[in-house]
Amino acid sequence: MSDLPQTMAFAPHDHAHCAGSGLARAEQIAAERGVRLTPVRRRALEILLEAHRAMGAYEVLDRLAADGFGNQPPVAYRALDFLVEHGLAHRIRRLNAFAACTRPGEAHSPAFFICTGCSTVAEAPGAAIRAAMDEAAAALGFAVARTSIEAVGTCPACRGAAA
Amino acid sequence: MSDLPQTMAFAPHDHAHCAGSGLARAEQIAAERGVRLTPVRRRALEILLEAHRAMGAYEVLDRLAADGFGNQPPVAYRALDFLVEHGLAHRIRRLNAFAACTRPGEAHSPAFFICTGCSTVAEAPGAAIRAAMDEAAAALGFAVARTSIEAVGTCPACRGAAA
DNA sequence: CCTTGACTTGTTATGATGTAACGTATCTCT
DNA sequence: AGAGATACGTTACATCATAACAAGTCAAGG
Repeated sequence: MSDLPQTMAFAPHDHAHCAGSGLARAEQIAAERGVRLTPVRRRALEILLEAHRAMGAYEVLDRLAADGFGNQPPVAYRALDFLVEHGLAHRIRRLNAFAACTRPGEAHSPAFFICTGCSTVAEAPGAAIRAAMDEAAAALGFAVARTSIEAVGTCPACRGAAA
Repeated sequence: MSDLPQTMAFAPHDHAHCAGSGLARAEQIAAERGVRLTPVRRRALEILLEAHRAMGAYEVLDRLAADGFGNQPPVAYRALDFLVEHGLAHRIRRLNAFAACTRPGEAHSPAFFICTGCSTVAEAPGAAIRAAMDEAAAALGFAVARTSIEAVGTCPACRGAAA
């Protein structure tokens, strides 16, 4: 299987801000929805935010276990599924991995760009892409619930390096 | 894991035509590219075309084995990877499944619409969606090589049934 | 022809990813 | 405090995928 990504963006940015505001947003969203951001769930989100890259479920599990939570797969999958369901994290299917959402709360159909050179993943707003999908769906009479929009290719840095 | 799809389109169509022309196109494409459509590869494509739905690799493997080919996973994965590489089949990541391409040879970034009600999958042209993705990628300086564009939702028939 | 090198196939073995099911604990509401 | 819903931890297993190696096949040049 391919290597997991190094970061969640191609450009430098205020990483500490991501993690801090991400957790705060999560608390807020959980409260709004009347769901519980329990310790495992909260810690799973922290792990994703701190790593700031896509992580496999078993990798998250290892860290949860190290923090005293259960060490069996369902522990990680349940926490991650919760995060995905509430828009706090995304599942990146080409990588069999999960990543904290960079825009929690905002309704969005994110697009992921995965570099085959350095394994970096970027999450980009996919509103325009989603609109195009909805149009194609409408032609079929299909009602879209959720989307997986992913691309593999070469990031700016790796394009430069290859030249 | 979810059930595998029942068909590859929401609407009735000339199924025999799909299978027949699919194989013919495959021969042609293999010749053009100077690659070999060997017996296993050809049979794997036939299996996908005949089934006319997305199939797991192990399901394809079972049928290959029944026809006297090897019965170990790499046999199926190699044949399927070949088909995907040459645009004769697609991999549908949300389903961990493969399906014969409905438009072999035409350059396209197909979009897949997966019904959660009846497990049917439709392949639709994704040119407009791909264009939107390329635009988003350009903003990041990212060069797109391949895309995975998939949506889950409800097909026309299941929408009607639910009402 | 017949060798040589690239490609293809089959096999063994193992790794990686994901779930079902069940019992216990915890929370919330009344 | 009791009842029902939710969440957690565990065992066990199902499913999906690949690495590595040996043996067979093919096409092209000597």
